[in-house]
Amino acid sequence: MSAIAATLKPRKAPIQERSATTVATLHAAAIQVLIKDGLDRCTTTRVAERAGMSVGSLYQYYPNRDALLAAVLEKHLDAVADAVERACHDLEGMPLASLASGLVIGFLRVKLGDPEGSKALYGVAEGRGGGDLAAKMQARIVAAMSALLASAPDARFDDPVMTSAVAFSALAGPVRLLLKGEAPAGFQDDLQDQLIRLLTAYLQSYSVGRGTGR
Amino acid sequence: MSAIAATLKPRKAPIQERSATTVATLHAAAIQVLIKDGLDRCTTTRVAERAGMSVGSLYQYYPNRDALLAAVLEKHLDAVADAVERACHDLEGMPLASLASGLVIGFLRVKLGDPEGSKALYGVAEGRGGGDLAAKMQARIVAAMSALLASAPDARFDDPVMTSAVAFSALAGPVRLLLKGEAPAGFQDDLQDQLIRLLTAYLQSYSVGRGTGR
DNA sequence: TTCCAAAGTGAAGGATTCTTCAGATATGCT
DNA sequence: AGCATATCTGAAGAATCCTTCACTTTGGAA
Repeated sequence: MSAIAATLKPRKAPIQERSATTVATLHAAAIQVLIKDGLDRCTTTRVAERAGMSVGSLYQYYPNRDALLAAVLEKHLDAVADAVERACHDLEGMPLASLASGLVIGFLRVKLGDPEGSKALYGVAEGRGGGDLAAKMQARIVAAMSALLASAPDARFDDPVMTSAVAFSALAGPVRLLLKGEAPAGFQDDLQDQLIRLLTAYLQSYSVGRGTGR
Repeated sequence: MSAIAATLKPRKAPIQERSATTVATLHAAAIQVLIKDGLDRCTTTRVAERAGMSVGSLYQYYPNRDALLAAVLEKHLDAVADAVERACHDLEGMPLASLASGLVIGFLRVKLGDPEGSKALYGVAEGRGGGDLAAKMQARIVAAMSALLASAPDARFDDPVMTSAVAFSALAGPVRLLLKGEAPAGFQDDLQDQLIRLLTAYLQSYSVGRGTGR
């Protein structure tokens, strides 16, 4: 837990129901402002205004702007990690090709479900503790994928953690490209097929009966 | 050219030699501040101070802070694009396996040459026109790689642009992971081998004599 | 050596943003 | 109804930061 972690944690937990609503509204507003005005202009006042409340309410739950943004980011990253973990669970024991397509489909669904929100959060993940949260998500996903790979009946991975980390980040790259709008025309149309092909090919290089690949 | 592009361009070009030095010093200082203090605290005054000059000098060449950061980022992205283009040129006509390792090695060399600088610039690439610059670099690289793939003797790519975009961003993902320090222990040691394996497998899925793979 | 343009200086105005806190309201229990 | 507590409000102080510009210094051509 880094030194700044303490100052990034929520200030107090909602007790009554209306405060839970307030926090939820705050999160939604933060994302909306992030999308419409960008990270720089995602100010504490603007978020409160968008949420239809006063700044004071915001500071009742978060000690500062970054804590709010961190909370929003964490929620998103947790959703992603949950989705991948679930996919890993469902794919247990299946052959490589199935793992690849299942993972890609699951990942794309959760990431492309709210494209604008996903895009807006990339910026948040850059600074102020976003790295720690991203690392945490990474760790969860790598752990789940490692276990999955180890259970594959038709392959043997000498370093499942390494393979998982490379595999997942290799999927994340193109998705980021798409979300950020830096991709060529028609990128989205074939993305899923291409990622499945990519992951399948990578994983199958570890197929039994194909040598260690080295 | 977006609306803000004009305000992000340098203000005036260096004429005398000492001004060229000033600009170079400014760039170096910006990167140092970026590394040591982070994007938020990479302020116009701090950069000038680090560069050993007054703020006024900075504003002589850049209309605002973002223009300076954009210039620094652009230089880095151009270097990356140059490196990949050069690699593509040198690999012309070679078999798939050679292309894969050549591209990976070239990309890693330029990106990992100055790890701290590369890392610091990720944040800059997020906001203020960084996307446009990244897109430009992407376009250059995809163009070069597409031509290279089309020239491969042992494969037939039905959509070289798509394949190149996926391939490059798939390499960029793990590299970002490493640079951001969110990777598992020992990640760096095997990264090159793993990326070569990844890219080779992906490209070879288009090998002649292996079907179109759809 | 003389002189003009290039380059550099840095204090200060203008504009935001963050965050606090004393007071006003709302809620739910007795 | 009455009370204790949970929430909410929003003006204002404190802290930065951005950017300008009138002035000084340096470079080099005539």
